[in-house]
Amino acid sequence: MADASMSSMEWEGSMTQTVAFQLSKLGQLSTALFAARLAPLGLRPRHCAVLELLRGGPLAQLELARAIGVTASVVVDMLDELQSLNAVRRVRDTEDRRRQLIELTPTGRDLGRQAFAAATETDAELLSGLDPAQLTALRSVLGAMAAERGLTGR
Amino acid sequence: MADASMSSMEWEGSMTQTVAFQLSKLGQLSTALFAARLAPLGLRPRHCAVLELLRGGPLAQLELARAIGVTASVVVDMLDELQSLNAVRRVRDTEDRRRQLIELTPTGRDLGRQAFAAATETDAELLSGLDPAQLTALRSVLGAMAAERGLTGR
DNA sequence: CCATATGATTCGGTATCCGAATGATATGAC
DNA sequence: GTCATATCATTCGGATACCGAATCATATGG
Repeated sequence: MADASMSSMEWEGSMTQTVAFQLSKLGQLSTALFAARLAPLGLRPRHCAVLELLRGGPLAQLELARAIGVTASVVVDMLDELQSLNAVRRVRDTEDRRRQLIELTPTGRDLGRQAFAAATETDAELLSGLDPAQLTALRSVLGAMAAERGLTGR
Repeated sequence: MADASMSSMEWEGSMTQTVAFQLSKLGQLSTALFAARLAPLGLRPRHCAVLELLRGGPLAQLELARAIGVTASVVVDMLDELQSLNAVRRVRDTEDRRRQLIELTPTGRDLGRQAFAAATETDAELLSGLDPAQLTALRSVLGAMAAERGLTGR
């Protein structure tokens, strides 16, 4: 019942054992591993949320920004990059000529599929040391935390 | 037994549901929340691993770099910052005058304690929506993943 | 028709990391 | 001892990812 780890002394707690710290570090690791697998496609992790969101149909840039949780200027950069890969097109909204409707090209749709494969491979790499029970628990908890905060993007 | 989520069609999977993706995003969130709580102390997340490692006694800069998992030049930057806070001292190693032994000052020790408090608060914020079972599972899995890769630092 | 709001863009700034080049010191071959 | 080589810290330039303020075009409502 008693946890044996803190035996007797009032010892300063370990920061590296906090969830905040480990989540930061593992997030950084995940990003790096994912980026490495995306690199051959010319993609970077931040592009993936865009590719995924656009599967459902065209969106304006501000809609993308809000969905992903970044500012409008970041979206401009990402779309410039995706456009240079021919993954997306900007189309003026005829009903409101200020808006650009962003639509996925067939190339973009294909890149999305390959990116998903890369994500799956990264998962395998990241989770190789876990037993099935841990894996289930992790997925469930991360899903809960992400959903709770509406983290679609990045 | 059969997973109901992929019913009939060959539908492109969801990248935002992969562990790699969610871990990236949640790691980013953790870092931001932790940074916000550290800001009043003049610290940033990356300083914390240094403060913690030095609790055990002085270390050379390359030893810090290896323990934390960053390059030597990053350590130089972090130590410049910590030094300007009077949190650490650089002391030439008399046995090898190329080395700088980094030692924690009383101020640094105190900042470490306050940083730990900030990390604990961040955990509370981050984990508020989880039930005890999920919390236990998360800690166990993150601990396993972090330990497996020797992630001390940030 | 004009004031104001909104969408996209540009520009400059911040934070974090890396790798290559540099200078000081140590070490080992001879 | 001396010289080549290795190692430690540092500096410098570059990459990535983000933000916020300013700008321009277009809409909208009085």
